[in-house]
Amino acid sequence: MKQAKVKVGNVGRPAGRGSEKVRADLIRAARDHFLKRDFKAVSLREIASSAGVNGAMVNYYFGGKQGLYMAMVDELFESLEIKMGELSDSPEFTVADFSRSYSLLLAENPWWPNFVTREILFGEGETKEEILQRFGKLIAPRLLQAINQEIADGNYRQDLNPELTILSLMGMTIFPFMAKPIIERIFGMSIDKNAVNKLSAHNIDLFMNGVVARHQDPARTGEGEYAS
Amino acid sequence: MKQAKVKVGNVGRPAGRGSEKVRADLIRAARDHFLKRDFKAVSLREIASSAGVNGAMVNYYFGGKQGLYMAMVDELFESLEIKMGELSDSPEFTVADFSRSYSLLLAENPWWPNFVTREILFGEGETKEEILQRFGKLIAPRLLQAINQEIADGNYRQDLNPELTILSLMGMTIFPFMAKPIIERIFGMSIDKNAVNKLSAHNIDLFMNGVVARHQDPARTGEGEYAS
DNA sequence: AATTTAATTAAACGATTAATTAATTAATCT
DNA sequence: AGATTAATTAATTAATCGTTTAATTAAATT
Repeated sequence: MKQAKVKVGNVGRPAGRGSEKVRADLIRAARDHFLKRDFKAVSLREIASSAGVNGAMVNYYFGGKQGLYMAMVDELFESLEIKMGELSDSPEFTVADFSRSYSLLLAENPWWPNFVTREILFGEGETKEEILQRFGKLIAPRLLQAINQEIADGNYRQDLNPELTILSLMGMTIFPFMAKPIIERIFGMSIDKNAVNKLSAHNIDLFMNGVVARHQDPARTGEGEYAS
Repeated sequence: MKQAKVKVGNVGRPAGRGSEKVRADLIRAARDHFLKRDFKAVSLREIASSAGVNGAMVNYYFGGKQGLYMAMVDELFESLEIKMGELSDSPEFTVADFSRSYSLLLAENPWWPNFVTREILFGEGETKEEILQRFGKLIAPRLLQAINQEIADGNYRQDLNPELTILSLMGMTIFPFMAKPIIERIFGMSIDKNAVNKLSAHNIDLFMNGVVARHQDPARTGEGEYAS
């Protein structure tokens, strides 16, 4: 006599129309974990559990842990490349624009510098190479062009080394977000939206004028409305 | 009849006077590995093999992997605290001194920003807390005092926010070392001793005077001998 | 309606890990 | 000289990892 069929666990193809839900859930869960902890330190079972599916799904959809990681990286960069494009593709993109818009971008995506830092500093092989490539194309060329333009226009000093100047500007802009935990701890200063605006304005002002007191105050650059 | 005793492998206490060699070798090997790769990504066997001893020695001397790691951290900070003390404990320590001396310190200890970055950004628990504490006491207080002094002396603009100014200076100074691989790749610029001097001079100049062209060139600060 | 394909879980596999234990040898103490 | 202690390796253990396979269920196709 035929046994009555009873479902054993949640095994088997689920009911409902096919969707990309599991795939998307896995990428989201992967992002949640990978942006906080190291690749090796995150287990497949953790990710799968966060996504509410079985670990074998990672293999099914992405071919393995590495595949899932790369798929996540792809998504991250695509969304950022779109935003950076919107922010900086206008022809009259200035250096000050960079500081302002990039600060906002960082405030909205606080995981971004951590992620790039870890990947480039501690990553290995293919992943590191790809991220270096994409990150390199994302910002540096736009900035270099903008600075050369300012020098050519006579707005910036002629004796500036453009590459070193970019480095300084990027450092001023990005470092506070990388060092967020330090800053919050040591200065008791939280990096919220308000602080980001202040910091960005401060950076532009410092970058333009420096810290030295000038008693006749010549040729200020009209960023005064942002001054802290 | 008694068997003739033959040595089996290298088992047993080694000949020679007792020394701290194994302990020191383990810490050195641990540093070589841990500064390049994540805690989880480094195995005890790797470290022990580098040190030329059996993995069980880590347990014997340090009580485990974590113990070895903390012993290594302790050594690192002690050596750095001594150096930073030498560099900045003089009473006439200026902000420009900081940039120069810290750049040199970074050039001589290239692992330092990577290590602090990783620990503070991605570390957890005790280790992170201790490193935050020690790092916080190491630099920020000295710099804050120096900047307040410059403002009080009228050398720096009165409208500067000291905390934000420190952040900018630290960013300019430290970021290039953190982002070394990016920079070398994107700008084709290697960060050797010569480049460090140039960069440090550039940073001081930019920090002091800013980038804006000033046609009457007032009150330059005498850092000209370093200009690139 | 029967068959094939797609999507899912559970279970097991083989590799690797940190840690523990047992065996072994030299140094030191009595 | 004999006993004890210190230092070391080899072998074992228990946990965890990424991956693979088999079983199961629903959807799609014939």
